[in-house]
Amino acid sequence: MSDTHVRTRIAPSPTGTPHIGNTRTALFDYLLAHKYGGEFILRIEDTDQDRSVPGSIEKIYEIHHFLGLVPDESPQVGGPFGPYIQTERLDIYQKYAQLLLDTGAAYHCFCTEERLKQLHETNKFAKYDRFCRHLSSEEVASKLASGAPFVLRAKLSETGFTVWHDLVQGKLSLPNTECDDKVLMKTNGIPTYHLASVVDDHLMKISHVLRGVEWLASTPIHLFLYEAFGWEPPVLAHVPLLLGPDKTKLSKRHGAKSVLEYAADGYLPEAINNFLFYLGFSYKDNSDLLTLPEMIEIFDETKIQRQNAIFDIQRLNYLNSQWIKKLSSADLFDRLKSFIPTDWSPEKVLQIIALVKDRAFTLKDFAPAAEYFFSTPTVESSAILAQSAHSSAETKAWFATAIKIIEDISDFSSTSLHEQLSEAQAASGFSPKEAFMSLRVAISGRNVTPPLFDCFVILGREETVKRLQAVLS
RNA sequence: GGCCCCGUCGUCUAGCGGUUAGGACGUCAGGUUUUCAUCCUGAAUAUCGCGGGUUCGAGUCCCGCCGGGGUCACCA
Repeated sequence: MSDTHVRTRIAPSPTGTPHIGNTRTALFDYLLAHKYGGEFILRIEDTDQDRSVPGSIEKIYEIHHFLGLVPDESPQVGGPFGPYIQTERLDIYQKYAQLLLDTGAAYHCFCTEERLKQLHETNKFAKYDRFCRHLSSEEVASKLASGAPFVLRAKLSETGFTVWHDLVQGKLSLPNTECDDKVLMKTNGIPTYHLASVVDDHLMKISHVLRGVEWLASTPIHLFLYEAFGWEPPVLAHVPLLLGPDKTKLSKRHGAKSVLEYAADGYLPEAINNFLFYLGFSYKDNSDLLTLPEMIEIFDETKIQRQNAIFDIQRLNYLNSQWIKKLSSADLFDRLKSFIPTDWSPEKVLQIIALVKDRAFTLKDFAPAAEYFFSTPTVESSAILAQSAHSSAETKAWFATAIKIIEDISDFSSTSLHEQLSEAQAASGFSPKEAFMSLRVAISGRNVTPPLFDCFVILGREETVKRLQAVLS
């Protein structure tokens, strides 16, 4: 295995925006390829035109771009084994389907939809009864000549076991009797997943097929095809699923979001990658902040957990808050652009970022925490008075003292303000909490803000005084 | 239902026959702080799903059971 050139692929179908569970598989595929210096390929499996949702492909590109899981080959950037969209490869599948027919690995099936439906009416778990498998060549020829619609089915072995070594699941063995003679080529001449993916994986020289465990049960069909073609099958790795908080498979119905939605909710790509990495994988205490290159270094495909992992938003929140703290204010400013009003001055925003980043969990937390710097809050005098047991007159006197200091102070800095206002507060008869909370409410209209004097500085001397004067006038 | 996979704190996990079963997130308490958050310290939370074996000794090996998940389309 060490001497094979590693090529992995993520092969989404454009039936909507992939949810975050699918993206975790993509991350693992990306890491596996890069760990061995190979290529990571993105292939679009759009063989089911009925379920195709316009715009899905663009969303898939967006996800990869956002997370930095950039494919080395894809419909977008091309590559030596294209096209990378299956509906553009239809003639290729035709050719290989014919090969299967020629070697007797596949057969024509003329069963109607109604007959198949009937089969399932008696038993909803019924397999295809292989009715057409035993048609004589004359019967097939005459049906074909009559123009009857048909599909191509795999002529699977009716005995024995399919055995293989799975990189994450270990040694696996499935009885062949459990497998169906699956449809390979549909009536409309378009292949199903089974045929298309096997042909493409081989033609695109995919060395490792790392995909979700939901594919485990159909692996015997894929292995059957490799053998029928006389091809060396790729290394297989089936990774566990992501479960919702209710321990059932993550799905749209359970509110499973796509990475794009998390991005819109203010989560950083670094945090999402990190979070996904730790779900089903272990490194130290699973809380180190890791970059993609670091993850590539650490990743070990043989150490992926076999259990399904439950999606826990609190861990994502933690990782996100840590990444936000780690980022420079300038970097954060760039990422904040779509989360704050465009008319806010960059200089001021930068100053505010430095104060707010330690208390933010997502990028969405910035705007609400900063808006009172840009618009004058409406503050009732009763709200000020509620901060202390002092009378209106006493509070006014304290404000007058504070305003005077702010107006006169030569060094309008947080430390100087702190020094002088604390001194005045001590002589005022107000407790620190009473004194400063009332000022806080006066300038911001709220009782939770970053450190008060830092807020004064950002507001500026003039605006601070203006707001303090306004409330008790 | 058949087949297959999985089963350590609420969550992600460490553990690879002998440990007081460890860490992180979360939770709670205390400290820091004029507020909130950050940060620091501490605490609680797992009879290792259950029951049998094997062994001097089992979370670690074997069997059964139970529980959870996946799959059984002309969907991927």
